[in-house]
Amino acid sequence: MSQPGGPVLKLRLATAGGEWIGPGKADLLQHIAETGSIAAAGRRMGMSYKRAWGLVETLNAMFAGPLVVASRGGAGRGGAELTDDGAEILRLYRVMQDKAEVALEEEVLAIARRVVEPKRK
Amino acid sequence: MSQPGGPVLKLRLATAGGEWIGPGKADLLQHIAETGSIAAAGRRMGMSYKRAWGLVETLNAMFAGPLVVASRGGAGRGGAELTDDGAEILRLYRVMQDKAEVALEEEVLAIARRVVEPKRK
DNA sequence: TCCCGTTATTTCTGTGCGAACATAACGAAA
DNA sequence: TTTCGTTATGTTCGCACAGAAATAACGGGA
Repeated sequence: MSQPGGPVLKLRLATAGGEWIGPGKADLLQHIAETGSIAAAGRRMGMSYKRAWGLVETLNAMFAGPLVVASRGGAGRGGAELTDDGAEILRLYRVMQDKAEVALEEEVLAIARRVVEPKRK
Repeated sequence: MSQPGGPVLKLRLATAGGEWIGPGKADLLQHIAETGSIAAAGRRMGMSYKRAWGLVETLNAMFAGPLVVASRGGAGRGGAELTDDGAEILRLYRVMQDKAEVALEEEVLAIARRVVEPKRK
């Protein structure tokens, strides 16, 4: 458990097409996997359905195959889930996060030592 | 030499204060160190002086001490340079980049394999 | 047949951010 | 004193982007 106030390392993988996947889209994928719904995942993250849907559209366009498939209709049914590719991309991103946190710990701490801390009460 | 079109990994270190340092500010620091001028560094990066100056202001506010000191006046003289802290932060960021590239190579390649390539002629 | 929660899409609005422009202080050199 | 390139700061404008709201299609269940 690192101290809550410290700097946070964020990874972004930018493609030649000008798109990218970062913490936001990764979290969205995870919430879709957990809730089975684009709308519910968006609510969890405090974003509008339209924004969540747009991010999913971007993700699906970035990769050779869709990461999320959705189906309409049905009270209780109708929803979205990750494809195998989607689950794998999410998994790889989390692995990258974990590895980076370990490999770069020394430098992150060295920078953190010099960062001014936001006002302490 | 990785293939030119492949995804690029970008690191962003976000502080509790809502600020962050990423590829843009790191490059700006480097150009200031090389040119000795905020204005010249901004021109190199295709941004207005005001924007470059604003980024420098943000950087200086983020850390306990300024990363860039500037002096006015003088045709030929008058300019900016990195402080020891500034040089060290830049150095640490480049080390992070290098380490991340090595440590995450496997996952980056795995994701790259699934990324759709922008249209091929 | 009706209801409901979902996906999907359009339209409108505002607002935040950057670009562009303008201005001023500065200080060394000519 | 003038010139020149820099730092420093304010103002205005335009536009891309986000949010909100409305609408529609869908399909399972009651």
